[in-house]
Amino acid sequence: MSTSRGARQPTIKEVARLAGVSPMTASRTLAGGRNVRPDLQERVLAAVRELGYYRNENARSLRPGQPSGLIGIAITNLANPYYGNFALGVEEVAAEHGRRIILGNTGEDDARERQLVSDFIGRQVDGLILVPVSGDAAHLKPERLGEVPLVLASRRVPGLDVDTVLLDDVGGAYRGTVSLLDAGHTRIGFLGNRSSVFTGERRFRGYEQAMTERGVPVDPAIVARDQQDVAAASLAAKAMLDRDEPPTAIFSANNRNTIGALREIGRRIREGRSGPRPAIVSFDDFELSELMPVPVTVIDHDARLLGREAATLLFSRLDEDVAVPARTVELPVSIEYP
Amino acid sequence: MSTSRGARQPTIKEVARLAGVSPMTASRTLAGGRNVRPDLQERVLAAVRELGYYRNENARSLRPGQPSGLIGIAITNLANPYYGNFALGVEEVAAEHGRRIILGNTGEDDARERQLVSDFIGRQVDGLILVPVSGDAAHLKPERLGEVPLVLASRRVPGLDVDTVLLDDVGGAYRGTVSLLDAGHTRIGFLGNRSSVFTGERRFRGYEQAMTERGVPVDPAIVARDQQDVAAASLAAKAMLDRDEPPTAIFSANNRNTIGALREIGRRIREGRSGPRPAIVSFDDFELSELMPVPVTVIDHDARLLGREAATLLFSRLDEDVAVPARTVELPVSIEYP
DNA sequence: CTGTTAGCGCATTCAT
DNA sequence: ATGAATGCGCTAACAG
Repeated sequence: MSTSRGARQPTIKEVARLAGVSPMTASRTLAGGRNVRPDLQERVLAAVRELGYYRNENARSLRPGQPSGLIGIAITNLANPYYGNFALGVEEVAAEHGRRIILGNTGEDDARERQLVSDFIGRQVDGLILVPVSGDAAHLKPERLGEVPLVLASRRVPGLDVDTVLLDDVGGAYRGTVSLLDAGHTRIGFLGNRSSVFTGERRFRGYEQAMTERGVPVDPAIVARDQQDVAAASLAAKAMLDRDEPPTAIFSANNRNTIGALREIGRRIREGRSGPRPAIVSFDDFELSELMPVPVTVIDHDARLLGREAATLLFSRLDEDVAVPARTVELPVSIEYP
Repeated sequence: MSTSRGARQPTIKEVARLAGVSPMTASRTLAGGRNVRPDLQERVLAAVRELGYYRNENARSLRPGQPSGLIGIAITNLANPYYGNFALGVEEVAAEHGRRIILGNTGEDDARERQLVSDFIGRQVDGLILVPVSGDAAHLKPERLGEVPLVLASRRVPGLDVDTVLLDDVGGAYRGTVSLLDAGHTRIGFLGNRSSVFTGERRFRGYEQAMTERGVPVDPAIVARDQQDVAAASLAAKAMLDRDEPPTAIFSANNRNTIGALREIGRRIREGRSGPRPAIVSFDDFELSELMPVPVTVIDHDARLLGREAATLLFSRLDEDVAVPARTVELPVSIEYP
């Protein structure tokens, strides 16, 4: 019986010894076998199999200039399928480039983001992809990051001039709101993130712009901008719909708010309440939107693509020219009518 | 102007030099400051801030016995919100234990799983959490993994006796199917994964058991067991519903199949087709199931909890007793009627 | 309380 | 084509 935790990982020395060669020959073999006699390679590879050897990537990356092969990615909420897909997009492109991702969840917490970034750098990540919590930028400044390139996704950080992938938040929100106005709605509620969140601000701006342009006043009584999760969004929708002059349509600035609003609307329908059944425009797609009991217009965009784009930006800086100035890619959104 | 990529990361030596102490004093300070004069600590910390120093975690973990602080996690499909939540659960518990997760997506591909596991081990992960692709177990055998503890989630691998977190697949599927039978259905279709997928097999078994017990024959014509994604599930549902004797209810063995089936059903309703509107029982919850145009019974379970449980199992082996035999935790599911 | 020495696993450099 | 020496950044173990 072996020990409970199995044996220590074998090292390249042990492989070499078993193969009867020097560690260098083993190392060279593992590096591709340039300048190593085929028969020795055979013996090394046999020893590798025999011992179950894995090259220690950490030791490998210790030597300066050697990349760690890790991309650090910090997102704000993994429970949101949107960010799951985002991470998947990054992971796909990273895998294509032979990199692994190391993932952390900030939960919209500034301190946690700082901690994650430190840790990532301490692990010698080759690059960093961040959906920033916003707040201040001190810990993301290039001088703090050393050589590690950073790409921001979804949101920009004030005062930070780095590669960024954004959505056309303003345009999408504008067009979505216009579609409601075109349908004759004038009492249009707003559900979204607090304005300190970059997308929350931008999407509200698009909404506001459309309303103002058409001469429809924005009524603060049916604007709720502080919901981060489904439960809070439900409550906000409820409050709005319980008013004397409830909205006939609701613009929801993100997935979580949309689900919350629909949950509340569904509850009212099931309870047989007569009240209004507001039309919805949702920034962010969600599954089965076509089956909802009220018409849902979706401002659709592909989280996975956003992730792929962010990763592409990162690898272009990593593998190609490094001196180009910071770029911003703004991905289009598409409006899907019910 | 500095170079385009910023400066190399400072090392502990440079910190020590700037603080006018030896590297060991700097190291000790960073390790908590035991046995270091407060004024020297001050100077070290000042130097750290000044230089923007981050401890190189890879170098640190090079020394034997030092944990890397990384937990490797490989899941089959990050795009499935279920696994996003699973990863989140693992991430939460890992963070509580001061660990980071390093995440890979296998896409149900055996080779990719092997590759990921090798890479994780090469990065000296402290532990491994896997939703296995099944197939063979050679690369997961303890002797291949060395000291690295492994926890399986959702699925078991034949011939591999390790800590495992499962759902009550059979019981849940059984109870869900019974609820349909109790409602008077006798023609109940099945949508699920191919039987080589562990959960696919188990959930089918629960379905079959309930049917058999009630003397209702399982008709292969309305059993489709090969869909991995929403599009395939839609097609399978379509084929089933287009038959001469379509099912009056459908048991769907997972989230992806449920969405696909509902998408097809919704399409038929919107097209004003008269055909049957089958009731659904869905293994796996999904958002807004209460708003569907057909009654949906959900066999609910918490992916995040599954992740937390897997991580808890792992850390108990990592931080506590190591010699206990392999454990299996089977989490209960709850049935939520429409 | 502080510093010196040594070595973790690997690969670059320089011999042979 | 092969091997020996060396050092990456860090911290136990030992000395002072």
